[in-house]
Amino acid sequence: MSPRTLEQNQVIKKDKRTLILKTALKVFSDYGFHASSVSHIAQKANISKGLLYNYFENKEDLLKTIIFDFADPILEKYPQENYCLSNEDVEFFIDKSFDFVLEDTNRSKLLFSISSQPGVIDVILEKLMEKAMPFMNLLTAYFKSRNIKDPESMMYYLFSVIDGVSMNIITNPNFPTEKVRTLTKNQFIK
Amino acid sequence: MSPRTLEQNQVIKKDKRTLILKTALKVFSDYGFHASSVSHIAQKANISKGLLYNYFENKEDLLKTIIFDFADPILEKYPQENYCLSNEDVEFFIDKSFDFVLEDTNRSKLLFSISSQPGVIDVILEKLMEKAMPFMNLLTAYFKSRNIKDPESMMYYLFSVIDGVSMNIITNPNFPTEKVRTLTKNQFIK
Amino acid sequence: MSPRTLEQNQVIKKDKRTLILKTALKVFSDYGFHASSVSHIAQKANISKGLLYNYFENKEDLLKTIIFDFADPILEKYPQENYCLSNEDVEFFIDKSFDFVLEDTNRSKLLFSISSQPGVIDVILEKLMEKAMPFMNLLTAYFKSRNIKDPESMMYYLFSVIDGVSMNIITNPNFPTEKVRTLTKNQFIK
Amino acid sequence: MSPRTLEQNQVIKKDKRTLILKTALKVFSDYGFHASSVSHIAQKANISKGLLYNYFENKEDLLKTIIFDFADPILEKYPQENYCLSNEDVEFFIDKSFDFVLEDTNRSKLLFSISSQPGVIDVILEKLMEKAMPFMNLLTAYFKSRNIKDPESMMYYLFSVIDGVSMNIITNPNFPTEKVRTLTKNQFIK
DNA sequence: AATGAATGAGGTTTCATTCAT
DNA sequence: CATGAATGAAACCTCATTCAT
Repeated sequence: MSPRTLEQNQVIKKDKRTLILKTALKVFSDYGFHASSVSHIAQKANISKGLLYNYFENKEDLLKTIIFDFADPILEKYPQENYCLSNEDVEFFIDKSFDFVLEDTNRSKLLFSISSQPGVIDVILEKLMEKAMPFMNLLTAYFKSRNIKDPESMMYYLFSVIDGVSMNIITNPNFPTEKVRTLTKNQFIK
Repeated sequence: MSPRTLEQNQVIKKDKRTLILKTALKVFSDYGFHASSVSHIAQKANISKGLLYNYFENKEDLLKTIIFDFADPILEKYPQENYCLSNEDVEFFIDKSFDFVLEDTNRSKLLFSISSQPGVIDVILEKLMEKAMPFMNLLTAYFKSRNIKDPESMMYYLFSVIDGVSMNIITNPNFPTEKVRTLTKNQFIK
Repeated sequence: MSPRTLEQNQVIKKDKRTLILKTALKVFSDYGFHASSVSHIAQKANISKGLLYNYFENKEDLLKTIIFDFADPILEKYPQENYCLSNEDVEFFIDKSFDFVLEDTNRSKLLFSISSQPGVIDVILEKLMEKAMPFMNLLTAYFKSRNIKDPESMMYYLFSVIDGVSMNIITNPNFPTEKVRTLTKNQFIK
Repeated sequence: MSPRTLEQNQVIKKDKRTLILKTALKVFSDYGFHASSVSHIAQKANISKGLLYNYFENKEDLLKTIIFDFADPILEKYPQENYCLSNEDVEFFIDKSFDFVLEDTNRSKLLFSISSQPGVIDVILEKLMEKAMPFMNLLTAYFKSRNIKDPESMMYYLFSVIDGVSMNIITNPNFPTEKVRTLTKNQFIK
């Protein structure tokens, strides 16, 4: 009956917050942002609607937090330093991209569904772009170093391939992910 | 004083129907299906909500009609006959895919946003899949005839590339579409 | 191609009017007043909605007309003259009441459903009441002449029986109408 | 600062639920099911439309609940056991029927208006019928035991009388209910 | 006399959000 | 920190009614 200590409360807070985020991510990715109701999320998380609003301003705030909180690790996969990429770096990037989708299908789904639903969260995409930009240059340089004729287009092509493959992994349970991973590496590395 | 002739009415009906479909396509692709309200569509089309319901059973019917009415031409791009694809056929397919996105960006956007918004209209995707299936087999056969080691994976890879490229064309106004088109052809043909 | 003569037009008018009334009666009695749409009626009558509004001011007017147009014959079944009813008169009244329901089930249904749906058309019921009143007095006098203890209550009782039987005839297809008709006569006629 | 206790909430919920049911019953019986809007009910109950949907799935659910929640007591009035009805039993049944209408005029009205409004909620009527059926057999047996010539018809006749009387009690404020009650008993008992 | 495209008010229902407790 | 009853704006949809032809 004694009041909780500050630390206890902070622990509770952090746990609840994480619980809500995880639950919301699952629900959003299962039903899409618009079709997911706050009630549904609260119910699945076994908390009250009111509590959810203690942690997040509103439904959109919840979405943004999910994406940014989780987005950081994605962004980390891009090496930002200013040096010439090795074949291993590029292979690592491709692997990371495949693995992210495989390991974090829900977040991937959510990202895809949001990126095609404009208006709502352009900010998010901008930020991702911003982070990706330096790496795009590195990749272009990589292709240039390999004497590819139009290195920038090749870089865009690689990004497209990764996007398309990601989409198909998410969408199609029978997609031959590992074989396509090899094909991708064969095409773009060395 | 006399009622409109049948023809007059048919003309009116066809025009209105087209107007509604075009407007809805625009609105859906701009805001996504769920975020688009019937009121909004009616307003943009300068008609009353009620009239929209004279032409379409409900919002979902409108969406289905947009996709299928307009989808038939897409589906036609897949040659369904049972013969071995030539290089020209494959080139034609790649070109068609690129051109569809370029010429019909709105519908492409809509298709992407729907395919990532689960639950809503799985029927639609199923039907599209069904149509695409025979062509997937033809493509696999094509790669086999060229002695590609794993022709089926290569086919999936090609589809992924087209998906990814389409997405990027839609999303990124600076995407070097034509150069990537060439890259794609170089990679997959002959 | 010559214009219709006045008479031709009047014939058309009368026919159409009757057609509409008959159709509306059927639809109203099948689905209830509120659940019947003007479109539905027009469709069943094979005419346009607009034409219906040439003949009747609005949906309620249509209902009123149906009831009054058709109500007159009902009202006629009550002898209004001021004399002492014979057994035959009462038998005739009972028979008329049964027959009306049997022969004109639709109208009966409509009357019942309306009389339990207040507000709409109290006028109608008032008018029916007004017409029935003198006859109620005659019936009371009849029972009095037969030395029934409480003749007025008996009169009300008879009306209740007729109402209840009518309801059951309408509602229950297995109702033993003819047997109940006999029971009724046995009970109320000397 | 602490949330309401479970009990507090249960009390609130029960009270609100009852309030809504009572209000809806009044409105339905005053205007009929179709003519009663959810808005109207919410307004009369001094709550928001939304709240009503916290308690009931939809308008029809509300109606069903009113009838069944309240209907159970009605159905209980039919002794279901398998024995021969005594005069007292039948008298009890007649009394109960009269009393129900007198004490629960609104629900009676509603039942009548629904039973004459086809299509809407046949389920309800079916269920009521189902419950009444065994008792109908008991009544038939009762009349048979009294050597009535056509006991089944007499049973139907009794039901008709009760229906008709109920209707008149509801409809006509000057109806001599008690006198008719006596007449009914005199006719059917002993 | 006749049509049916068009309107718009109003109905049912959903759901993000608030707030008393 | 936590609850969930309550709100109300806005969504989808229906339908009586009008009106140009």
